[in-house]
Amino acid sequence: MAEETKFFKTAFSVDNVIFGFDDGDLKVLLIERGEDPYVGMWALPGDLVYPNEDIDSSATRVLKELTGLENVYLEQVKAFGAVERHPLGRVITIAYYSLIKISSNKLKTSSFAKKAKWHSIKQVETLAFDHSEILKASILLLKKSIRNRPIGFELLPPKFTLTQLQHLYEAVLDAELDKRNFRKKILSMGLLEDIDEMQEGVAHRPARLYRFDKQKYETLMAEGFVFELSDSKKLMGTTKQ
Amino acid sequence: MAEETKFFKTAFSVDNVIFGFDDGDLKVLLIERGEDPYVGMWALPGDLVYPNEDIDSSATRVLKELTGLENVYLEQVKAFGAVERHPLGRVITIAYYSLIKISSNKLKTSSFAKKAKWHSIKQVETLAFDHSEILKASILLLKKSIRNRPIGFELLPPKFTLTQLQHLYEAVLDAELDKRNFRKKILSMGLLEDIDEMQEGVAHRPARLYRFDKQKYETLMAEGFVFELSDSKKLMGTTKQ
DNA sequence: TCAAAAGTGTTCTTATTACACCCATGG
DNA sequence: CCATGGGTGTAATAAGAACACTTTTGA
Repeated sequence: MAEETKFFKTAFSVDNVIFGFDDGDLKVLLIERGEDPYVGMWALPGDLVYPNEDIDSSATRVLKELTGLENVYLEQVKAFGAVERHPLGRVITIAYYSLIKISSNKLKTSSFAKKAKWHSIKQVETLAFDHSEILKASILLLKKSIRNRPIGFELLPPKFTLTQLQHLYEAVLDAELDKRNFRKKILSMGLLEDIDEMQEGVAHRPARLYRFDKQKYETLMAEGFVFELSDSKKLMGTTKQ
Repeated sequence: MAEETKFFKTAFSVDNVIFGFDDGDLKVLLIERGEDPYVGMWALPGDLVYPNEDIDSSATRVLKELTGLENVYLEQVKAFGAVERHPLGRVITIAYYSLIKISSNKLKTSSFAKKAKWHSIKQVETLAFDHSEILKASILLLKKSIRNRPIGFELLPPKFTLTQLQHLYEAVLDAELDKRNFRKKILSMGLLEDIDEMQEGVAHRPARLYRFDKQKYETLMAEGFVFELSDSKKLMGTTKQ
């Protein structure tokens, strides 16, 4: 700690808001702090930026150290730089958010990762540092981004049903969507490939499985196609509450 | 410089993309560098962040030192932190953009400001550091923001004509808009107050003057109103090129 | 009287919304 | 045979797009 305090005079860090989707709920991966400051509280995973490391690489590294995952959707949220945001010194942090498929992920067993746990974003208590504020900003950005870019798929397994996709959107946007309108809209974009497979072992009529066609998206993009879902105030169905 | 080089081992800075609108053109305020590195090149105005200064305050200060203006629209773009972005050391910079009314602004005469000049964004050459990249990201963000928030008014004098407003949108979005559709749309939002004054001294039929009703906007916001202009791919008229 | 920009409505087309029933499976 | 979620179409409404002529002023 004494060592670190020196280092901490002025430093940059990255903090990573790692989103996952499971059990119909949007989740965020948090770490229980094992040391002061804020010992025992939950915090976003992060680290100081190494001297010879780009900030993007730093965020990628944190994610990999924690989850073992690479080639994952990762985007900068913004920098947070209030003077007193870190009690040990002047630390400006750059927040990132990433989207991962929880199912395909076993958390690593490093000491770092051992204290990690998925939290439903509905039930996150107050976090260490200014991390509550960072989380809030990240959720807002995610809500916005998911309507303008086809990133929802990053949170689902490669093969998914339309209902899974709809529930994902509902969780992120915190609103209810109309089933028929949602399907019509999303299928009309032509980005989903019906892979002619069915769900198995469910106690109801099995659903078709789809796959996101990334190549098709890139082709359409080049032609000026714009991914867009209507505003969440009036959505594609009934607004919650 | 030797002094500064020491300081520069690792530091944070802010860079401010100051937009203005004049003569039908979107402009950005740049500074000619008087010292190495990149002496003689144009750069975004910026400064190191003081040890006891929030990053937002730092951006506000840079803006004030340069233009004398306070209470101006200012928003963070994002952080730029490639390892080799600054030749003298590791400097992570936080980019901001601000919107000012050029007309109401006489640049200050500090040595800092003496080298400042408005450049049409259509004619900006390669900038110092990674500032070309920062400018590009800022313009993209501005294009997006101007469609989702009523910030265009920040670039116009308090009283303006609908044609001025339309030209502003056309300059920012880099597209042509249909006059009738634009007016219908913007007036239907109910955010413009017709102040019953007319343009004077123009060699054609004088236009009505309007004022942006900020209070009205806040009231509507609270009721769930969403400011939104349709996507620039299909806009409110004919797309350029 | 000319040039320049202001101002104004309607029709067509497309996208969004609201809404209810039958189907396939496992237990 | 029941419970569960899968799957489907249509009509009404709202929003966006296309489009041309008259008006007012100063020079």
